[in-house]
Amino acid sequence: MSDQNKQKMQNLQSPKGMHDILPQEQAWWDKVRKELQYIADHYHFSRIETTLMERAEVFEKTLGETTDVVEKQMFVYKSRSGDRLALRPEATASIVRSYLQHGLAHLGQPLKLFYLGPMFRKEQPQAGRFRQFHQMGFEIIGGDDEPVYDAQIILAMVRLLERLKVKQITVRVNSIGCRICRPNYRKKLIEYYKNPNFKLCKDCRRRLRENPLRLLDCKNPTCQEYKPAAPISLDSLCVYCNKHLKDTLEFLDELKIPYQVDHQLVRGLDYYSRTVFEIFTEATAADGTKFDFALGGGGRYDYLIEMFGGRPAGAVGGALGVERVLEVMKALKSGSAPKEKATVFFIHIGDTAKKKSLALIESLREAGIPMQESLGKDSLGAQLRAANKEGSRLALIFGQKEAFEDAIIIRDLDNSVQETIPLKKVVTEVKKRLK
RNA sequence: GUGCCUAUAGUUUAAUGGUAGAACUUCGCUCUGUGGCAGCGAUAGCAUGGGUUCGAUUCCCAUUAGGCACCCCA
Repeated sequence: MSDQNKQKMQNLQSPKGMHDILPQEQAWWDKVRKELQYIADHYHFSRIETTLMERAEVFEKTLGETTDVVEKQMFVYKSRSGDRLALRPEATASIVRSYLQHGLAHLGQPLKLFYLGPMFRKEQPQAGRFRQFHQMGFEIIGGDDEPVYDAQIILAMVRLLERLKVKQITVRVNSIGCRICRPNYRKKLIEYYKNPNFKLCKDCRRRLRENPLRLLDCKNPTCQEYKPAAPISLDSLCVYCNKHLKDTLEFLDELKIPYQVDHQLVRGLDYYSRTVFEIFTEATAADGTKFDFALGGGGRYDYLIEMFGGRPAGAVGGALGVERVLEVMKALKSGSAPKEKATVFFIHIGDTAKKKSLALIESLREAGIPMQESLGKDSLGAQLRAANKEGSRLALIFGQKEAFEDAIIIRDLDNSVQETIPLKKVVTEVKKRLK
């Protein structure tokens, strides 16, 4: 490779933290897409696909101006006319924007939606974390703030993971209260942590000002010492929020979904209220790997629609990180990549047969049979080798003699048994054998 | 954004201050009338830029990318 070409290749590398999904990977993704569609069909969620970019304000106003996601993780692009467009860091804000823009409330309330698509966050890549990654999620928008919807979202996500053979799923649930009781809790936390005897780390001193709920997340050993005695959200909840959480949990009990109430679970985005949850797996891979990232999370966002200027309405949703789920699936060697489709490999021998081959293959395809061929190779051995490599189940062998007799050889590649059949019967015979 | 580690064919890797050897893969041949095996052969590599040196893939620096952790999050 010339030096010039080397430089070209360097420029051609995919951006940091962004990865191609190569052909070898697609079987896994197909599996995920298939099971997502299955859940959507059976739980009656409709697919929505929103734009990859939004006006930056869509996220800034809803996720919270001081959240990390907005403050430093968004890819923002300034157009010449001065518009600021952001690659979406998550889907919920976009979906609510679309819901209001198109008046989707008319489709019925509440509206159950699902999606799968790429999201973008400018962070340092790490285990299970990328700059371009995929989320798949469910939203129930509009209607009342019924706890049964919270349970339905969690149910759909758990069932999806189960169908993907992710084992030992557990859900951590908490309520962060509503706009009435959350400020109380904030105040209590601040009072508690303002204790002059506490030696808080630098980050926590910042959190105290900007996002007190996050104080509970700190992993610094000194800060952790203060955590057990910290006020818990449950004690600050108003009567309504308390009942909401209790009702939600009761639905989970009835569904026998394993959960833990974690009163110190908080979430990073401003639009959440009441229910918040995260989904983990406690499974251990064959090599002993533990998965200590959340596979997904979500919560209720009853104020988000108002933030956009819509009429107040309840809403709840959740999302799973596709790459994280895939990592677990692969590590557990579970739900192995779906088998390749049974394929029929066409083999020609000799020029006369070859001339007729392409049209013959085409007629088979038209009859609904997925065909593979290697017409560029003339050696019979090479073609059989190719068929073997592709894992084809049947070979159709078409040579000089067969072309002359309007016949074709059908060969079972698993047991090497073959027979010659009239060309007319090839479609029915192939279909019969593929069953 | 911060810290630590890493970078040799498509992949996994070996060796070396005098420009690299293998395995797997790919392709071809043995093998236009029967594949999986085998044999033979071919293609393909020192991330980029700079420095030290007679000479750098090797030593040093920077950049880029990857890994891990923090931050945060799916």
